[in-house]
Amino acid sequence: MKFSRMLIPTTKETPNDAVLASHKLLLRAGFIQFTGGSGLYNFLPLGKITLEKVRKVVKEELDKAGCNEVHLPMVTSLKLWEETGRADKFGKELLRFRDRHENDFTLSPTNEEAMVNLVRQTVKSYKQLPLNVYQINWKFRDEVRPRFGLMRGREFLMKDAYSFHASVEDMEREFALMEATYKKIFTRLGLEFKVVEADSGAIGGAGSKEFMVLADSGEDDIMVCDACDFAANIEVLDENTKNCTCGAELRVTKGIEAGHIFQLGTTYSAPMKAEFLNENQKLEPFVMGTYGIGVSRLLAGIIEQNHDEKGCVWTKESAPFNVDIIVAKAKNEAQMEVGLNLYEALQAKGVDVLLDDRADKKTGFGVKVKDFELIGMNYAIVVGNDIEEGNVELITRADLSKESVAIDEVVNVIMEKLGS
RNA sequence: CGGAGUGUAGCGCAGUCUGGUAGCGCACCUGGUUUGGGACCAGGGGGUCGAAGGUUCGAGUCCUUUCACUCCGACCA
Repeated sequence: MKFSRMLIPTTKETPNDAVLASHKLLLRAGFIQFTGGSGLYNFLPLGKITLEKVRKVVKEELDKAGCNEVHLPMVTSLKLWEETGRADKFGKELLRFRDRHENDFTLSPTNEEAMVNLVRQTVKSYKQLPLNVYQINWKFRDEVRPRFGLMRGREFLMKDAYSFHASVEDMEREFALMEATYKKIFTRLGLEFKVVEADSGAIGGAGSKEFMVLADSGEDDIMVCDACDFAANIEVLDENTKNCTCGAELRVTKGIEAGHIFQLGTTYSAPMKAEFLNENQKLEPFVMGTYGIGVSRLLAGIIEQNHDEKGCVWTKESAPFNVDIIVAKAKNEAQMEVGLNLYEALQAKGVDVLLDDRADKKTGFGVKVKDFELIGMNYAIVVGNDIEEGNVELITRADLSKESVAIDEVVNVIMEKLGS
């Protein structure tokens, strides 16, 4: 993409209402835009690209683990919610409305009922199990108090997966597989995180674990052990707990809940009469698990963990572009030609690259560098006066270090850095 | 849902106490000068001052009602 053709409204001023770094920076760098409705944001081009990148990582790892992607309507009939009693239990968080025939509907805040409905209509035998189906789709929760931008919006992108099994043992196997899969996803996204013991809350079920992105601004307090892997949400621990089961002292830290996996059992399948025939020709309710990842919340989490005073610092797999080619003087034909050549060469190698070709008189070199730092792409190649000596400057966003590299070598250098 | 704030140009704000022609910075448009770290000069466009009602010769400003948004708390897969 060329910067001159993209809608990237970066600003110098920080929006008054934003408190968190991720909220401020995503607004300032032009990833998202406030709509005027509480907890509702427009995703501008950069935000949309980043969201798709994170979604892709989630999808790839789930598909590798044998999950099936489907798509459910955002609108579900309230009748499904009444089958499990959650129409009442969820309360005002369900945004309800009626259609022209006076039927009740809700915007989906989660989809246990809808997915059980999908499976009970198609899966009738133990031979079809196990099955893990998921979607990555927009959810709506009429939160009491939306806040912090993408951290707690009313509309948000969530991956919700549901697994169906013939036995508790098999469900526990899948639960472990999902935990391992989530670790791969969070690791690929470059996040520092903890898997913690958690409360199952309104979803119900036996055991659950949360995936916490560690950040001082997190809304959850978690206890972690530095001696072993143990970690738990403070809400599940006895208030007197000060030491880990291994004996070491526990430390309190803050985390952003970006994923949550549950062992559900038959909490939903039993009341909804979602049953299959077992080997003994008897009907049994499916044993279920459910697994969520807040995809749009991850964008906020990545920035909470990776930013500095100049702007965002996206991780390799989350960055909207890996490389920003800054043509210092866009009206200089020789510079623009070198920039274009590098742009095409990197694209040919499959690198996501942005060419800052802006040539208007207000967009000088300083603006381009500031935008690079604010947006937080992984590397910038500055094409400037050095091309007369056959060189360009390579800037690494993470530490803002600069190095002079020969034009002929820079593509290889980038490939090496991105490969590591 | 309790508490505290804020609504004035696309964004950030002043003006409100003490009523009297709607302001500033950024952004935007035109021209010129600049050109490696968010340039400068000159000119220009853009507003039912959140909404409704009231007081007044006159309301952004005073009174009443209402709506929205933000922050703290409670709540929250």
